[in-house]
Order: sequence, then structure tokens, then C-alpha cells
Amino acid sequence: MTEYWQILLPSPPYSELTYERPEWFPPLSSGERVLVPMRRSLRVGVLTEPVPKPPFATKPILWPLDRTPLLDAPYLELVSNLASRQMSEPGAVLNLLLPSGLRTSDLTFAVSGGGFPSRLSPQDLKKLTKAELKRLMELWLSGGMQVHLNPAREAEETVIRLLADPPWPVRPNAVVQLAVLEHLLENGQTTRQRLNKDVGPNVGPALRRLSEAKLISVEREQGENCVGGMALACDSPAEAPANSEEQEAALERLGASLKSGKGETVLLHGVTGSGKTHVYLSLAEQCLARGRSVLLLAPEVALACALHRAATARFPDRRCVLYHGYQSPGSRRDAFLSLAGSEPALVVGTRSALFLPLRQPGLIVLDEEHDESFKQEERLAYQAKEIAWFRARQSGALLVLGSATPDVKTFYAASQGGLPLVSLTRRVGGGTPPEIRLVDISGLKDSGSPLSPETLEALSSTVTGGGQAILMLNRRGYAPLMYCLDCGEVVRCPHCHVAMTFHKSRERLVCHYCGTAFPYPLLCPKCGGGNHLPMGEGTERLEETLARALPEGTGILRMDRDTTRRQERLEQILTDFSQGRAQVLVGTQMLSKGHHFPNVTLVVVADGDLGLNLPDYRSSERTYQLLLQVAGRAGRGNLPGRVLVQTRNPGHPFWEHVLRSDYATFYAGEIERRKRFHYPPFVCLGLIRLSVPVEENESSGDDTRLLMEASSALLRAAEPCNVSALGPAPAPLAMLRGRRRYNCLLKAKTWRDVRDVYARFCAWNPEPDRIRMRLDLDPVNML
DNA sequence: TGCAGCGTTGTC
DNA sequence: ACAACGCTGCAT
Repeated sequence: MTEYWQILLPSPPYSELTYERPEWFPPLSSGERVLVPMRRSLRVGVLTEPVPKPPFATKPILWPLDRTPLLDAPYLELVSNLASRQMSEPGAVLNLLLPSGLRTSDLTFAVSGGGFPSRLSPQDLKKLTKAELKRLMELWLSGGMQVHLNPAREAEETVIRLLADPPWPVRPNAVVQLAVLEHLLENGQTTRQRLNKDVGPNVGPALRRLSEAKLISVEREQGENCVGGMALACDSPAEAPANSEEQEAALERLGASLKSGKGETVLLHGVTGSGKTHVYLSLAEQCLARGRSVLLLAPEVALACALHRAATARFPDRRCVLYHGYQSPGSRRDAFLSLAGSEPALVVGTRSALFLPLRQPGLIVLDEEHDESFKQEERLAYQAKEIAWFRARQSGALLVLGSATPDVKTFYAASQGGLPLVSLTRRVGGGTPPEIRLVDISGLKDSGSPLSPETLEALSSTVTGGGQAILMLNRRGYAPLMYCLDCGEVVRCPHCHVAMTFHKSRERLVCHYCGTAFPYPLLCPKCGGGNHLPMGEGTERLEETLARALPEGTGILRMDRDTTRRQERLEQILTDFSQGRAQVLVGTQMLSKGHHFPNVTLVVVADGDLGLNLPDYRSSERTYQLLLQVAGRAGRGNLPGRVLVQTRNPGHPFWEHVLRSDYATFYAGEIERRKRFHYPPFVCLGLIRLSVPVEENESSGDDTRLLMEASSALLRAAEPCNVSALGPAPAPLAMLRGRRRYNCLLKAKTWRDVRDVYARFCAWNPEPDRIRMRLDLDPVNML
């Protein structure tokens, strides 16, 4: 009796097709990958389930690719769940989840013995006779046949990294070389494959030149997981420190849940410096001892690396896998394959690590659960918290959401009894929480220093007193505006109409929204004048100002997206600062997150108002979280810390909460406001983003008409399910990448209603290829 | 009357 | 993605 299987194709057309199992095949099981014929080509497919004989002709499966299934049943369930949420096909989801090397049929089989050629291509297999295939299958089963990526394809995976900062010593007309360098600076390390696609197919010679000039590195990267991998001085000690009373109590509570295997979710609310990491690792230890896997997630790569180091130090005999989206295709494939091997494992990573084929997870931790980067918006849209919840439920794992400043939604769920709350209210080692003070800068002149005399004095005395200081300004670049002295215009991005930021050391004006960059100096696009005045302050300029204002010889480091384009630079900056080679660290919000610098006694927030007045219902929550996180960098060692927040509006009621640094009172006020104005968690919020290309003739008359039509179509779509709908209204960021943008806001009782309204509204779209529509569920930014 | 050109459809 | 199918248009 012939057996038939449903097979998911993780490559176009992404459908689920039926194939027959040749009767001489070994037994198959779901989750295994196989090669299947498709028209004249061959594809990789994943077996899902056996089915009865279909009413159409079927083709036979050509060859198995896994000896043990790559994916288990819960994973396949996750895939189909994601697919139905995205309203797309499971195959399309799988395409986004599998490392590229595991879904390509560009393979080579290495065969030893049996009288076969030592290398066979998939097409060669197709040509073999049945008798030959049977003989070959015996070899495959006894391990005499291995699957490899095609060497040509593997060469495409070589990792290309930038080794030097701009300006680079290349001829100005070496267009391809410069394009490669700019691309690397903008997007970080990439592969040969991506460069071919993004820069052009003729990058070969340029890469050789650049590599000879030691400006870039071109390497085959295999197996080595940690990017950079330098040891940091701020490593946690390997031996587990003694637990505080609070930690002990928290561990007891969480440990009980771990043992129960009920799949509980717990919010761990611990003030900064209260030793959450230590709790995670102790739980991980218990979980591993029970023979279950552990997944620790951090919001960004640098924090995941730090957590990975802490885990490696704590469990030197265990294999701790590090995984994140910036790794080479080779290491991602290795991690994926090795985890499918079913031994319980410890994995540390960023959100994408949720999609590793981890077997039998017993503990999933989301550290800094309030962080917005747990939401992925491009390509496959998902919220890591939801996926983690789903996976934990599937396998009865404990899900721990940890934060000093929880998401208001999460805390609301906890306060309603929806999830148990475990609190750590004191810093370990008895350190006191930092004292926070406001500094009124409303009288400060725009043209002068952005720091008040009081702030400068505090910085100087900290430095001369042998301490260290952190200075946060959440705006990168040299100056956010370039003002033309001749015509009074500000240089704007031609595709987004927003002011372009001056980056002095890159000698460029950059649009922070779409990445467009012009070399500077340039002539004013409006009047042709050549005199520009940089206005406003970015981290790059602040660093320069400080160098002049602080005592001679003070070491100043800058940490923002520009100085940390290269992974090893970030590690370098963190190491240098924690080893005291500099006294002041200037940077954007990236320095607020999780890093541990025991000698920092002063934290300065240069512009506390920034972000508070954004047109977004979450702006005060976000600002509160940011300020408390960065304040938490102060006084982590034996010395007490203090925090100065500069503001132009010290009377604003928001500051009350910050000064008391008491989450509970902030939360109480915020939840009240949300309730009154009908915002999450009291409604399901959806944002429909609508955009149309800016036409050459720029007759916006058509669009006015269109918007009115859209508006009534939206109301018609929303009416039947009692959803409140607003818009379309021009988006705060009215233009991006040459498209005019409009927002519609939906407030509903259920997510189902939001999706329904969106689906009906989409049906209205009279010009689907001109008018682009996208649904953003529970938007984190409304721009 | 024929077939180049392109939109539509289906891939087990 | 990609090839095979069928409809429209222009030269024969």
C-alpha cells in the first residue's frame, strides 16, 4: 500500500502538496525534510502528515535530507498558527523561519563506496535507476552519504565585515568600492550574496581591492557562534553569589512553578540592580537539571552577548548556544541543526531565537520585557511575548517576563490577577537607589552649551573625584538641522521631507528615516548657497563640547549607532569604559539598557523632554521606562549614585513619578489615563497605514477625493462590528521614501474585530498597486 | 491566418 | 519563482 504525505514547500509557491513515498524508502516521520520533484526542478519540502490516496496523480519523494526530523510537532503547530494569524501560507512562514541553507535544493551529496561517484547532485539522483537508488539508500542509512551545501552557494555565504571607520582611503571615483563601504556602514556585516543583490553583481573586484587594503574582511565563517567574542571586564563572577532574602523567595516561587510544568507565565518585577540575571540563571540551572531546555531572550544583540557570557561563566560544562539575527548564515544553520538533535540545551539570544527548533523547553525568559524591540514589524510580523507564551503553553514551560519598568499592559494583567507577580524591591549588596534631580534648562540659550552650569559642575567634580559618568542624549549625529544662512531653509530629505542630520566625521547629511545620505559640504538645494549653520545637538557634537568643557585629559567615549556599526567596536567601548580607560560615556538610549558599570556615580540626561511630546499614547510610558533604565546605571557598585535630568519644563506633573522612581505610582496614573481616553489595555488598538507614491505632477486634488472615499469606506467597514475608526489622517511622518502617508486608528473590543475591519477596508482599495495598506496591531509607534 | 507579447494560472 | 496556457494585436 503506497503511503502519501503532505509536504510543505518553504520556497515558492509555498503550497502544501501531496507526494508518494517510494515503497523501498525507510519509514518517514513528520518534520523531516525531503527533496521532491516539482515540474522539472527539485525542491526541499517538510513532511507534515500522512494522508490517504489523493484523487490526482502524485510524484514520488526523491530523497530524504534529515536522518532525524528537523522540526517536531509543536514547531509545526507554531508554523500553522503563525500562518493563520498572518493570513498567509505555512510554507511562506517556514521560508522566513528556516535558515537559507536548510531550504535550498542547491545541494551536493558526498558518497563513499558503492561504486557511485563521490559527488552527486540532486539532479544526478533523479537520473539513477530504481535499483541504483535502492543501493544508494543503504549507503545513506549506514552513514556513507552526507548532504552538503553546494560549494558555489557556500561561497555566497562568506561574511564581509568593515574593518575601518570613514573617511576611507579610496579613490573618490571608485564607485563600487564606496558603495560597498557605505552599505557595510549602514547595515553592518553582510554576506557576499546580499552584496550581490543590494550593490550589484560586479562587486568581486571591488571586494578584492578593499580586502587587500585591509578596509574589509572577507571570511568563510563557520560554526563560531559569538560575533566578536572578546572577554569583558564586567563579566559576572563564575561562582553563584549568595542569594538575597528576596531572591531566595522569588526563586522558591518560580522554582515551584517550574516543577509544576503547568505552563505558567510570571512577571518578575525587580528594580534595576536587584539581581534579576542571577535569578534567571538559577532557574535555568534547575530547569536543565530536570532535563528540559532553556531559552533566555534579551532585547538586543549586545545584551544577549552579555547574558551569554554570564551563562557560560555560570555553566562552564554546558554548551550555551548564542543566537541572533546578525550571525552568519553558516552559524545560524549550525545552531538550528544542532538544536534539532534533541538534547536539552541552553540558548541565549534575541527574539529570532524563539524560532529555533528547541526541544522540550522548560523555561523561557524574556528579559526587559517592556522593550519595544521584542516586536518585529518587517517581514514576518510578530510579538515575541506572544510567541514565547504560545511555546511555553505548548510544552508546559515556565515563562518569566522580567523588567524593572514593566509594560503597562503586562502590569495591568498582573494587577487583574491574570499573571502572578514576583517582586524584587531592593538592590543586591544593599546599594541605595540613585537620587534623581531635575535641572531646569528653560533659560538656556539655544546657541550656547546644551548643558547647564550645574550639570557641567557635577560632571567635572565626578571626573576629578575619580568617578565615572554617563551622559545620555537620545539623538545621534552632530546636529539635527542644517540651516542655510543665505535663504533660511533647512536641508530636507527629498524622499521624506524631514530635516537631515549632519554627521560631521562621516562628512554627510543623513536622513534618519530612510537612510538617504548626501556628501557634505554641499550647496543648498534651494538657493545654491554654500553656508550652512548646524543647529541643535546630537551625541557627536556633545562629545566635542564636553572635550572642551571638562578638565584636560578626561577620557570621553561615545556610544551610538554610528560608533557601534561594527560589533567589535561596541565591545571595545564597553570594555574600555568598564576598565576605566575613560571617565565619561556619551551616547543614545543604547547605553541605558542592562549594562553593568560599578564605578558610575553620575548619570546625566541631557534632554529629558525628548520623546515626551510625541504624538503617541505611549510616549510617557516610554520616556518613563527610558529614564528609569538609564538612572539604574548609576550607583551599582559600593558608591551611591545620582541622576540629573535636564528639562525645559520642570513643572510638568510627569516628573513627580520620575523623581520618586516608584513604578507603582507612575502605573496608577498612567492606567487611569488609559482608561479615561480608551487606550490599551482597555481596547484593542490597530493602526492602518496607508501610503501613496508622490506623483510627478503633484496634483494632490485626486488624493483629497481619494481620502474622502477611503474615510467613508473605513466607516462602512467599521460600523457593523462596533469598532471606533478614525481617519485616514496625514501621518505625523507625512512622507517617507517618496510616499505620502496616512493613518487610520481602530479601537475595538477584540483583535478579531480589528482584523475584520481591516479585511473589509482592504476590499475597498480601488488601486491596490498604488495605494499600499498595512495593518499594525498594537502599534508601538504612531509615526 | 499565425505567432509574438504578456497577463493568468497552477505547480502534487 | 517559474513555466505553461490563453487572449489580444499586428503583419502576413
